[in-house]
Amino acid sequence: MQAKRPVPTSRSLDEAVDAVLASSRALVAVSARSIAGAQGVTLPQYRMLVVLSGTATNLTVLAAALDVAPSTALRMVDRLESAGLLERSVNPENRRETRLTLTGAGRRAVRTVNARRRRDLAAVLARLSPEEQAALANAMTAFARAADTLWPGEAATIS
Amino acid sequence: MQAKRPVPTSRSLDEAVDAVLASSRALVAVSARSIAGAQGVTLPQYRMLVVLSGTATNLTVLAAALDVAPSTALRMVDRLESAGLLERSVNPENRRETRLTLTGAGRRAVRTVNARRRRDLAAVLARLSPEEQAALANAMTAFARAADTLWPGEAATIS
DNA sequence: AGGCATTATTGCAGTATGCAACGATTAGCG
DNA sequence: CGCTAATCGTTGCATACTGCAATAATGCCT
Repeated sequence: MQAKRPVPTSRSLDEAVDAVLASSRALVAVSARSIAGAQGVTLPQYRMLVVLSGTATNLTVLAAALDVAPSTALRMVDRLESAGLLERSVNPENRRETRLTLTGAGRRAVRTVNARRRRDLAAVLARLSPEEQAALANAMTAFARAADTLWPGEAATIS
Repeated sequence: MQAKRPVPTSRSLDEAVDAVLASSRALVAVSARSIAGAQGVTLPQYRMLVVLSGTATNLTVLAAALDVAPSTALRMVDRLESAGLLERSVNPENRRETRLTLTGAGRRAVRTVNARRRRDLAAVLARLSPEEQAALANAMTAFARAADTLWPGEAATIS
C-alpha cells in the first residue's frame, strides 16, 4: 500500500485534470443509463422527486433548489401531479404557498431509480479490487470536499 | 434465519458506491458550471460540437454518436448552422450525404468551453495534495476502464 | 429496369427552459 | 388602521431538446 513513488510535481495537476476529464464521461454515462432505464420519469423530474423526498416544500424553494425558474418548476409540478407522483396542498398558515408532497408512487419511483443506480454502479465497482475500490472512495470524497469548499452548495441535486 | 447479505458484497464495495454516488454530483456540477458559463451554447449543442471537432461526419453518424434520433440531430444542426458554428456541404461522392464541418467560430466555441472546464477542474484539484491528485487520476482511470469493459462504448460524449 | 436500403428531411407531439406580466395574499410601515 | 411593497403562484410567449412516423432523393444490387 505504501507507494514509494517520488512526489509528483505540478505536472501531476495537468495529468489529474486530463484523467478526471476523460473519465468523468463514464461516470455520467452510468447515471444517465440508470435514469434512462427508469419507467417514464425523466432526469429533471427525477431531480425534483429527489428534492421532495427529502423535505416537502413550496414552489419557489423547490425551484431554487433545482436552480430553475419558478415557471419551469411549476409546469414540472403540473406534470408530476398529473402522473400521480406528488400532491399539492394549500398551507393554512400562509395561503399564498402551496405545499408539495410526494405520493407513495413518487417515493417508490425515487427508490426504484436509486436502486438501479446503486446496482449499476456496484456492477462497475465489482470489477475493481477492494484496494482500488477503497482508493476510489477516498479520492472521490476528497474531490467532493474540495469542490464544496471552492463553490459551497453548488453541487447539483442529482442524487 | 441468519444474517442477510446473500450476495458476495464486501463492505468496501458498499462504501465505494456511497462515495462515488455522493461525489459524482460535484463532478457534474463542475461540468454544468463550465458549460452554463459559455455564451449561448447549450449542453447538447456543446456535445455535438465536440463530436464534430473530432471528425466531420454526416447526419446519421453524428446522431448515432450522440445517441439521439436523426430528427433531433437534424434540427440541432439547423440551429448551429444558423448560429454560424457549423456548415453543411454536399458530399460529391454520395449526394445523399451531407458533410457537417465546424466553422472557425464553432472550433473557437469548443476551445472556450474546454478551457473553462479545465480551469474550473484544475481549481478544484489544486486544493488536493499531489498525492491525492495522483490517486484520483488513477482511481478515475480504473473506473472508466471497468465501466467500458462492462458496457463498451456506452460512454456519453460529453468531454 | 426494378426493388430495396440509405440519407436527409418534415410533421406531429411532449418535455424543459427562461422572461415578463399578472392576481392573490401577506408583511411592513406610517 | 390603511396603504404600499414584497412574496407566491400562475399564465403567456418564445425557444430548445426529444422521439416516432412518413416521405423524397439518392445509391446499390440483382
